[in-house]
Parts: sequence; C-alpha cells; structure tokens
Amino acid sequence: MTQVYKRRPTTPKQAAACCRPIDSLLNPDLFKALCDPTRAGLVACLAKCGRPCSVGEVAECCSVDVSVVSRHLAHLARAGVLDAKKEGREVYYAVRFKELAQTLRSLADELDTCCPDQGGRGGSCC
Amino acid sequence: MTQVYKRRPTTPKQAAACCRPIDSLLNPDLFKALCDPTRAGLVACLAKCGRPCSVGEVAECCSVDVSVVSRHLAHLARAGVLDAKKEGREVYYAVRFKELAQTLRSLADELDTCCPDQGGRGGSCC
DNA sequence: TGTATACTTGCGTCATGATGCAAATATACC
DNA sequence: GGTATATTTGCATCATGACGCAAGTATACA
Repeated sequence: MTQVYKRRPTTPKQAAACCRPIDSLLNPDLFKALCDPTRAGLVACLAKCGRPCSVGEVAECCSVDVSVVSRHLAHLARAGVLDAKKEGREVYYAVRFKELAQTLRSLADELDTCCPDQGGRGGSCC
Repeated sequence: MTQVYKRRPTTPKQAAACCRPIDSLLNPDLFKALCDPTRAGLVACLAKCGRPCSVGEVAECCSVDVSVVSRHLAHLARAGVLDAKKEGREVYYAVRFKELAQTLRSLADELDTCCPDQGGRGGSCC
C-alpha cells in the first residue's frame, strides 16, 4: 500500500528532518562510482560490449595502466554497478544492467513524486 | 526513426571505438554534482521541500558554512540539477525535477538497450 | 547616502582520490 | 617444481575538491 503523507514541509530545515525515499536513492556512493571520466568510460565500454570482459581486455580500450583499470573495476563492482566473476586467473566484469536501470528509474519516480506540479502525490509529504 | 545497428562489438576495444548514446548519457559532470554527500543532501532537501528556496534558507538545514552552501548550489545549477532564479538580493534554487527524471530514464532506457538478455535491441550494435 | 542583509569570491588548509611503477599473489601449463 | 600470464596491492606523487574565514559585491530600505 502507498503511504499517504499529510503535508509537505514548508522550509528546507523541516524538509531535511523529514526522511523520505529520495534520501537513500540519492546515494552518493553510486554517483561517486560514476563521476570519474575514466570509470564512466569503462562502464560505457562494458555496456556497449554487452558481455563479461576480463580486466586485461578492458585495459586495452583505455590509456591508463592495467593496475588502474583493475582498481576502477573493483570500485564499480563495490558500488553495485558491475558484477565480478573470477574464472581461473582472469576476472570478468559485466554491467549489472537491470539493477542499475531499476535504481535510476526509482530515483526518477521519486523525483516525480516530489515534483509539485506533476501528477503523483506532488504537494504532500511527511 | 530508429537506427538499426548491424552487430555488437566483440571486444571492449571495438566497443570503445563505437560511439553510442550511452557515452554521452554517462556524463561524469552530472554524477560529479551528485557524488558529494553534502550536495546530495541539499538536493534531497530541496526536492522534499518542493519549492524554490533561498541560499540562506537552505543553509539552515545543514551544518556547513553559508559560503559552502552557495558554492554547492551554484555547482548543482551548473550541472543542470537545479534551477537558479535571482529575486532582489536573494537567489532561489529549485530542483529541475522533470529534466533530471528524464535524464535518468534515458540512461535507464539505454542500459536496457545495451542489455543482451533484455527485449529491446540487445545483442546488436554499431 | 548610509547601513543592514544576502550572497559570492579569494585564499589557505586539509583530505581524498587518480595514477604509474614495482612487487606480490593467484592460477595455468610445462 | 618452475615459468608465464592475469590481476591485485603497496607506495609515492600529484591534482582536485571541500571547507571556513574574511573580504567583496549586490540589493533593499531608512
């Protein structure tokens, strides 16, 4: 069931005290993982490739050292952007397409909910 | 009309050379704006408040100096997350709900498109 | 014109993180 | 066991960015 909020806070201070889904959806760790140009490039590369790729393969597509790529991929996996699977001496990384898309859509939905001149529940809160 | 791509690149190196919408949708500047906990908190606060708020008002909701809040809000506006409107000696910032939600959904859609075991065009590229 | 309020900007400090290299670890294959 | 390949980790360096304070700018109002 959908929770009904009584009213929207009238000041930012009240709003800050009011805990809502958007607080956790605006997770800085996810954005931190994607905010570096090199990492964003790696994600785009893996997404376009569409299959799990090894660290060495991925390293061929960018100009930084393999050790840097390794660290970036591990970082992205830790943040939930990529999935890691070890096979023999290689580690394959793949984009977690569905989970990532789902997270982004949840955030978009919550933004709509907060938007006052949108259908949804806009205008009410807390 | 929807462009039809012939095939998906088989290596990350080929994928990197293949320009696709996800390259620009994974814009590091947007994520850079949201990756700082203080900034994320400000966005959440403004979203929950739902109306344009002045710098001073917003500053009351967090522990950092007003000058820091001012810089953060300007940063978020520059990245397209917030809208700024000057009224007299006050500056009002508001979340660009629709644009932000749209951007996130576009990225989610493009991820679906790239996902091989999803409906969409998964499996084809370039 | 003078003063108060709202915000921005300059600057120094400090913390975090990106990078490359070299060394360490893990696994495959002889 | 010994060697080659794949990846990770330690370490030093360098760049970026967050922060607070103080000074500067803009606007309102007496």
